Amino acid sequence: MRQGLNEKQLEAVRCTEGPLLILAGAGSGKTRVLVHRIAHLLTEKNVEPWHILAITFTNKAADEMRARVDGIGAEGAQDVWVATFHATCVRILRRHIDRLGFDRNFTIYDTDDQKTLVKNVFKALNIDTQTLKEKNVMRVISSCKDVLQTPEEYAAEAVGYREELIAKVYAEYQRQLKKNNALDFDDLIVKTVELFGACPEVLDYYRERFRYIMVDEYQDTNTAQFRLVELLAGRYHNICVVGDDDQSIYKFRGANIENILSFEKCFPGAAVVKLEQNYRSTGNILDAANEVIRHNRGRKDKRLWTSREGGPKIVLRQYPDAGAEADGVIRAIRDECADGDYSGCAVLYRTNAQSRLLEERCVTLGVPYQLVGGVNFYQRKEIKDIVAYLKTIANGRDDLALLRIINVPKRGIGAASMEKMGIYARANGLSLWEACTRAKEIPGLGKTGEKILAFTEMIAAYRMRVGSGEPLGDILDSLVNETGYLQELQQEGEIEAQTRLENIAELKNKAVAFEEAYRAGDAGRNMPEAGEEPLEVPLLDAFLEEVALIADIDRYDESQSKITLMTLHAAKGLEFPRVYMTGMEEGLFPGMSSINAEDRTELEEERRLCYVGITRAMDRLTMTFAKCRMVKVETVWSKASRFVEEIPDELLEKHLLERDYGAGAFDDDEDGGFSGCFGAGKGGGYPGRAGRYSEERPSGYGSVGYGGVTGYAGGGYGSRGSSSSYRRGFGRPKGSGGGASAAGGASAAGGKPAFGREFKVTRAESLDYGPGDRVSHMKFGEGTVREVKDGPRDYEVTVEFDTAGTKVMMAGFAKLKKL
DNA sequence: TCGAGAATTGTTTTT
DNA sequence: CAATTCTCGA
Repeated sequence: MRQGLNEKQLEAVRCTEGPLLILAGAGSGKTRVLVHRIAHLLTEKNVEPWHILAITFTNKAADEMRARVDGIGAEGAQDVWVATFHATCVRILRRHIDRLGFDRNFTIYDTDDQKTLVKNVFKALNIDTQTLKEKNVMRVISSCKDVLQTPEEYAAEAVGYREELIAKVYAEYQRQLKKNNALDFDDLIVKTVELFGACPEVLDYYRERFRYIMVDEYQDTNTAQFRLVELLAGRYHNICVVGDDDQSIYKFRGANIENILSFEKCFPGAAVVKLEQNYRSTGNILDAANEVIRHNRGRKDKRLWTSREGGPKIVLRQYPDAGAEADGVIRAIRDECADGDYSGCAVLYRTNAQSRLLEERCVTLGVPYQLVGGVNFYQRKEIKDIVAYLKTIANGRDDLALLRIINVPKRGIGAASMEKMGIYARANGLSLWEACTRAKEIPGLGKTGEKILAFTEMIAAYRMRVGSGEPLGDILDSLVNETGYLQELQQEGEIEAQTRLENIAELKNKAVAFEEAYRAGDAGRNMPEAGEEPLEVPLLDAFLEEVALIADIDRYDESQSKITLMTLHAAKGLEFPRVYMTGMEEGLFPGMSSINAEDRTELEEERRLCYVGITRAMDRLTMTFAKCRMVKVETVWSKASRFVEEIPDELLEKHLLERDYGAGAFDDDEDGGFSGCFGAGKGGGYPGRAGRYSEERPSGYGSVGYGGVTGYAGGGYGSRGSSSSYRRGFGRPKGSGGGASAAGGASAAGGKPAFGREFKVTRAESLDYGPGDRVSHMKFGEGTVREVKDGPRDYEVTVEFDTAGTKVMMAGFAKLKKL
C-alpha cells in the first residue's frame, strides 16, 4: 500500500468487507481514502473493477474521483463505475425503464420544465394560481419524492382542502410526465427504486454487479437515495459510506441526517472509522470551527485536530453598510494580491443576492473574479431555446420542448393554435409533435396549419442531418443562423444579444468537445455493462443527457488566477488559502426564518453551514458584517451573527466601528435593538401587504415573515419610512438607463454615503463617433448618436434611428459606421 | 397574435 | 428594487 496515509486512514482503506461508516471531518483527506480503498480492492483483494461502484453527488466530485481512480494505474481501473446518483440512475433506467411503461429514450425535465408542467396541470384542473402557488406545489411534490411517497400515498394522508388539491395536482403531474415520456430530477431516483421493487431480476443483476459500493457525502443523501443504496447493498453488504454529519447542509432538499446518524442501526455490524486529523487549516481556524459547531446537539462525537498549531487570528471586520463591506473586502483582496495572482481567494456569502455588490466592486476595482452559481448556464433562455430545438430533433415526444420553440423565432404560430393542437393530440392519443405533422387534417387552423407543417419539415430536415453524422457544432450554427433565431435576438436589443450569443458560443464549444470525446469513446455515459453489449446511445441523446445532468458548481475552475465568488453551499468540498465570509449578520446568517423556527434543527443547519464555511480556509480567514444592509426594498440594521459570538475572543482580531457610527441611536441598547426587531414582527406589523400571504404556510414561518426582517418596522424608530422616502428622491426616468443608475446608489442609511462610486470613468475616445454624429447600422439603417456611455464591458451607445426607433447597443457589437 | 405597460411577487440554499 | 408574469389594446 502506498505510504502517506495515517493510521485511521489506513484502517478505513483496509476495511473492505461488510458495512463501514467513515466519519470524515473537513479536510481529513476522505477522497484520498476512497481512492486508495478502490486501489486496495483492485490490487490487493483482486476484486474485478466492474464490481465496484462509487457514487458522488456532483459531477465535479465524480470527475475528480474518476481521474484519480484512473491514475491508480491498476489494470481495469477505468471499468470501475464512478458516477453521481443521478447519472447512475439514468444509466440503469436507460436500460430497463421499459418495464415501468416508459420508453427507454425518456427525457429529463429540469426545474423550468417542471414548472411549466405544473402550470399546465393547474390549467387542466382549473386551479387558480392565487389559491395555490406553483412553487409551493413543486416543493411538496419534490419532498414527497425525497421520501418515496407516491401520489396515492400522499392523497391518503392529505388533510384539508389544500392538501387534497395538491394530491390531485401531484397525481396529474405524474400522469403528464408519463404521457410526455419524461422524468423529473427526483424521478430518476424514485423510478430506479421502483424498478428494483417491481423487477427482482433487475435488482438481482445490479446486486451481483455492484459487490462493493462506496457513497461519498453520505450526510447529503435523502431517503430515496438511502433506499437505493440499501437495495443495491442488500446481498453483499459491502457498503462503505463517507460523510460528516457536521457538514450536512441540504436538509431543505430532502437530505436526511438520520441516514448517517443511524447508519450503524440500519446496517448491523457496521465498522466505524473516524478521521479527525485535518490537513487543511491552521490551528486557529480549526479551533474557531470546533467552537462554533460545539453548540449543536445530536452530533456524532468528534473533534478535529491539526499539527499546524496557531496561525494568524481570524479577522473580524464591521462596516457601516453592505456597499462598504463589499468595497472593503475586494479592496483588501486587491492589496493582498498586489503581485497579480488572484487565485486562492474565495468570498463566500449566504444568499446569491449578496453577490451583486461584490461583483460590482470587482468590476470597478479591476479585480478579476469568477462567479459560481447564480443563474445556471443551462437555464438561460437562449441555451434552453437551443436545447429545446435539439430535444425536438432528438425525441419528438417532448411536448414541452416543442411548445417552447415552435414560435421562437416568431413564426405566426400562437398560443391559440397550439391550444387546438393540444386538444387534437389528446383526443387522438398523439404526441404534440405527431399532431403537428398532421396539421393539415386539423380543422380550424387556417393558414397556421401550413406554418406548422413547414416547421415540422424543417425539424425533419435537421433530423436527417443529425442522422447522417453532421457535426453537432455545425447543426448548432445552422440552428442559430438559419432559423432566424439570430435576427430575432438582435432585434431585442444589442446588449442582450451580445451576451446571449456568447453563451450560445459556449454551448457550441461544449458540444464540439463532447462530440470529440464521444467519438473517442470516452464520453463516459455509455459505459459498458459487464459482459453485455454496450448500450448504444446516439450522439445527440448522449449530449442532451450530459446537459441535463450538469450543475453550475461544476463550472468552477480552480486553475484561473481569479478570485472566486460563491455561496457557502457551493463552497462545500472546496478549499482556499484565504477565505472571506461576508454578511455575518444576525437575520441574514443565520437567516430570519431559521431564527424564528421553533424547530431547533433549522438553526443547527445554519450553524453547520457556518462550520463548512470556516473549514474551507487553509491559512487565513476573514469574517465581515455590515451595520445595515438593503434587504429587498428596505434597510435592515443588524448586529453580528451569533456564530461570530461563538468564537472565543482570543481567536479573533476585531475591527469594529465605533458605537455611534452611522445609525447612531440604534446602538444604544445592544440587545434591545435587535429584539425590538423581533417584537415588531411578532406584534403583527405586516408592512401592509398581508394579503399576499393568504396561502397557508407552515407555522413558525408565520406572522414574522418579511415584516420581521425589515428592521424596526412598526417598532417606533421609523427607519423604514425615512430610508425609503429618501431613496425615492433618486427616482430616475425608467428605461433611459442614465448615469444616475450607476452613480447614485450610495447608501442613504443614516444619511452618510458609504463611498463614492466611480462608474463613469470615460476613457479617451476610442470610437470615431460621439453624440450628435450620424452613423449607420447594418440592419437598422441610419441614425443619430444620442449618448455614449462606458459600460462594464464596452461602450454603450444610444442611437436614435430614423426608421427603427431608439436603441441602446454595445459599440463593439453594433459595428456602427460613421457617416 | 403580439407587444408594451401594469401588476405581482420574491431571498435561502440546488442535484 | 428588479424580475417575472399578466392584461389589455391594436
